[in-house]
Amino acid sequence: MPELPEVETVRRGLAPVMEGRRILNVDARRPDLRFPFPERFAARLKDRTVTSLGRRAKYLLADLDDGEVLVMHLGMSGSFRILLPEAEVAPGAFHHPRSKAATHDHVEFAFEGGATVTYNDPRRFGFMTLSPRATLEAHPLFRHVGIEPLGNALDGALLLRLFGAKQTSLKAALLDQRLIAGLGNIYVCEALHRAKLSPTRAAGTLTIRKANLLAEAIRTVLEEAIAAGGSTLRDFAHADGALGYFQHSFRVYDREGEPCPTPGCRGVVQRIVQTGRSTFFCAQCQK
DNA sequence: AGGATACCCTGACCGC
DNA sequence: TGCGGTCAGGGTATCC
Repeated sequence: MPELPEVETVRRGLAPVMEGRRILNVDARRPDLRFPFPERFAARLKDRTVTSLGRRAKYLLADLDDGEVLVMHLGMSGSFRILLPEAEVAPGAFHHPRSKAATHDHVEFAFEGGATVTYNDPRRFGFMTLSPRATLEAHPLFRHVGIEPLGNALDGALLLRLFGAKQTSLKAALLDQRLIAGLGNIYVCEALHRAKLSPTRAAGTLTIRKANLLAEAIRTVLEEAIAAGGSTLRDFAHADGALGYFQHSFRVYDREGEPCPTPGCRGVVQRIVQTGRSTFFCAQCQK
């Protein structure tokens, strides 16, 4: 489900409920998600105040007032939903669509003031852990994480440097979180189409001109997706239950057989498999 | 180095 | 209605 724009959308939804609020109780309803919860998980969170809710790559980072960080990854199917205290006074009046899957509600955070934040994850590829903020960058999860694509650092020159003389495909290089962090299968396909670059082209063959176009395409597709509240495939919803709508703006992703949307292009979107994942592109205009 | 594959897990969808 | 196969937004390990 979540690539960078979806995680950022979730962060923006959760921040008003979590920031500055004390955690009254944490209920982890199973011993693990993808990995076991850390030692004394609930006890270490209880009575802590979330000082800020941030994001690094596809990770949510809740900084706590004791110097620890609650690190959360949504995997493929993780989501949060918020229950505000007002909703509780009218039981039955409002049923969040996702509440049907209550069997996959794995963690519940109760906050001072009455708000509840529930983590739901059918496939359990997500995970949560705790790490001291001071050593977060050295944590195995973050040690090799690459640059933020929306930071000021990303431009054509940096792409050329990251890609070097790599013979691996542009698709694989852009999915490599050690180089650029936060892109996933959808937005890589979309950025390559916008930059008119073939996903099969060797990453090390970019000219500075094409690299600049690609950097710009990455930036704009992510910014547009965030502005649209992310993409809703299957069941992605914001923490407040709203749906993202960027999926309507996909130019190639999941559009096999449709005409290429590039003005004047007579090509057809095709699907191939690269490193085990579907790639959608137009061989006519992406070179 | 990097590609292909398997795996973690559940659910949706499709053809029969 | 049921059943089996396939696929899914992520990430890691292992083998060639």
